Amino acid sequence: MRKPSIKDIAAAAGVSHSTVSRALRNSPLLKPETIQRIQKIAQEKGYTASAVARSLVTRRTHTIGVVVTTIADPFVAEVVSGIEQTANDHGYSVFLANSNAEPERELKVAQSFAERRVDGIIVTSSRVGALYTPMLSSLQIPIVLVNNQHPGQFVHSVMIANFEASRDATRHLIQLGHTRIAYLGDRFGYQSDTERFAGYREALDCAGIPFLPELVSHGDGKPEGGYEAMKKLLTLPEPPTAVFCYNDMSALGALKAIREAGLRVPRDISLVGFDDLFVAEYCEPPLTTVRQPRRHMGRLAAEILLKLIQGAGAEELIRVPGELILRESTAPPRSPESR
Amino acid sequence: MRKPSIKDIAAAAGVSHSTVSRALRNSPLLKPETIQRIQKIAQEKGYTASAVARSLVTRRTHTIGVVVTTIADPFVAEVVSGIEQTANDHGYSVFLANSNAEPERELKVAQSFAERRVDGIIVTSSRVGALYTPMLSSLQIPIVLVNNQHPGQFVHSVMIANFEASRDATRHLIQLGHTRIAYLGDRFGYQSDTERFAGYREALDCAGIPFLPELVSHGDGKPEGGYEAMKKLLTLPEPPTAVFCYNDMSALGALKAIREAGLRVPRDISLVGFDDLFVAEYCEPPLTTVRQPRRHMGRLAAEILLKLIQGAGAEELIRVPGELILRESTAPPRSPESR
DNA sequence: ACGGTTTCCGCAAACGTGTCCATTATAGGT
DNA sequence: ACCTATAATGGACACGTTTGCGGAAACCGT
Repeated sequence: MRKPSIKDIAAAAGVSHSTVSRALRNSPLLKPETIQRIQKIAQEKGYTASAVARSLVTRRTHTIGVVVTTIADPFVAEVVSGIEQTANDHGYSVFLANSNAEPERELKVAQSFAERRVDGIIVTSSRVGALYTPMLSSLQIPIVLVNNQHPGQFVHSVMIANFEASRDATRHLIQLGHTRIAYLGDRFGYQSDTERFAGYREALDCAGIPFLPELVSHGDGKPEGGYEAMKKLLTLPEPPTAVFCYNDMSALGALKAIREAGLRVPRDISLVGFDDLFVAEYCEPPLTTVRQPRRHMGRLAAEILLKLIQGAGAEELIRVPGELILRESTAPPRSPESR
Repeated sequence: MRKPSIKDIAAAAGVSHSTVSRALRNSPLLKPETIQRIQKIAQEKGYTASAVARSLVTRRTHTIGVVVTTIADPFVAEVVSGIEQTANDHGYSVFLANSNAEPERELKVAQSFAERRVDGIIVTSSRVGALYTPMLSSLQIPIVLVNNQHPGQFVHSVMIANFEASRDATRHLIQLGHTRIAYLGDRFGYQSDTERFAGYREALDCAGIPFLPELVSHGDGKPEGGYEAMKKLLTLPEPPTAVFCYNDMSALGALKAIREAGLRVPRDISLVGFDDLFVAEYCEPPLTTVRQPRRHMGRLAAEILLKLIQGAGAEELIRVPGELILRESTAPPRSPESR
């Protein structure tokens, strides 16, 4: 049989459905004893309000749409975890949608979110395509981006402070005595890569170390790409003594390449990653890396979005500082005097 | 200004709103040219149907609720990815909710799903508490469990074939020549642990290897616990020459403990994990492990749920076979003749 | 030309809730 | 006792859609 509606319990209580509606929302217009009585009946009948009917009249669904390239990315998953947590704390539910970076699917997602009348949208670290962005912004719905990969198309976003973090990471290598420091980047030209590369350059410049283009190699942000890129660096007549990687995934691949070349980390080559994924702590050797406060970033994004939904203003861009986590993949170069 | 409704475009087209409704659903009751005309107008006005209004009358929300302990678990994330994919392919959206295994939050989630009138629910590998299950089942909504940790409370579930998989994994160690094989389990008494342990026992029995209780140690399913459990095994007067771990996370901790003891994998001790998480491939040495087709399991769960929603019957329990992935953490024991 | 189909479309009710406005009961003041 | 201010409740409409039913127009066969 049907779930009981407000009318059913109105009949049972011998009042009008408006009264029931008010009672359930603890309206001060009602006599406290009436409220008590009605709520008790509702309880007994196992009444649960219909969010869909409510949304229809209030024009608020109390849902937010979260679109990610794939939730099976540890970075993304934790961000989403943070988002979901604060959303839930504020009575919002989240729709999760994977785009898989497929234009066709992205369209479907946008369409779906529009139809479901989500109150806001969060896009995390996705390679939002040109096709995608106008689609989303035409929805007239607040949008917040996390680690946006393309610069400046949306107003609100939270990002890691790439520049400062990678500058510090590179500086760490310099302080250890390294001068031949390579940058193992990402070839897709993301904003994060650009910024991290800039931080690397900055640290070099500050230390008066000349930048050598041959010490830059590009992977695909995944172990496979990092592996290939590292192999390239190893073929140099004078390979680097330290490598700063765009992310941990790349570093993992690099690690493999180094091992296969019969060299050891950090004895022969120091390695620094970025992200502080779970693996960083448990690979061999444990990886020195830049931690991104992923969950916190998710929370921030959700908070901003909720503010926007309330109609309040919010920060346009929040830069979250990264944290350099020192582990065992970095050490002074083997023989600094040999150069 | 407001989003255009069916009435707005009815006015623009000079027809009734019912006609518009039918036109948008390509009803055969309408003249094709009328349909064309109306759809064109709808297009121009940027009309998108309101799923919430539709749900109110059709009594179907085309949403499913997915509850997980935490999405920041690589296993869970991939299952969810599979769920989301097939759900989306069938026009369903997914609500994602983390329970964090907190009873309070679990209640909120169940409440939320009930209010939102989800058409079905999937619970993945969560430690569904006693508090939780009646709450969910009282919703009178189809439920499917993935890797259910408690036996037999719900009707429909998809699980990995723990018994067969761990029997095969253990058999692999036996075939390499090991006889002192330890089981590094999970102390929380989950069904998966019980089943995997049973598979381990079975392989031993079949090979005529006596079961030694001192070769069983329990972790917490995470690296920390695996680390401790392995240390305990290493203190034995005669440590095992091979260890079958409840999961990859535990194996990672065990690996660390073995390294710290100055031993090497697989030279001194062979190690087998379970799950085939991403790290298994990229740790040192790469881990021999049992692969769970996580995404596929998610897809299966979604398919079953959709069938149930359609009112069709569905398999009560699907057992998905695991696959033993041979990498470099297993080898023959160092000196089989020394025993 | 006429009754009977068929085709096409509008009317109205329904889904479950929120809320403005009107109405009635209660209390408060003289 | 009467008028008024206040408290408590009900009536009615709205939100945006789907859908059964009935009516009008067009078509068909004789």
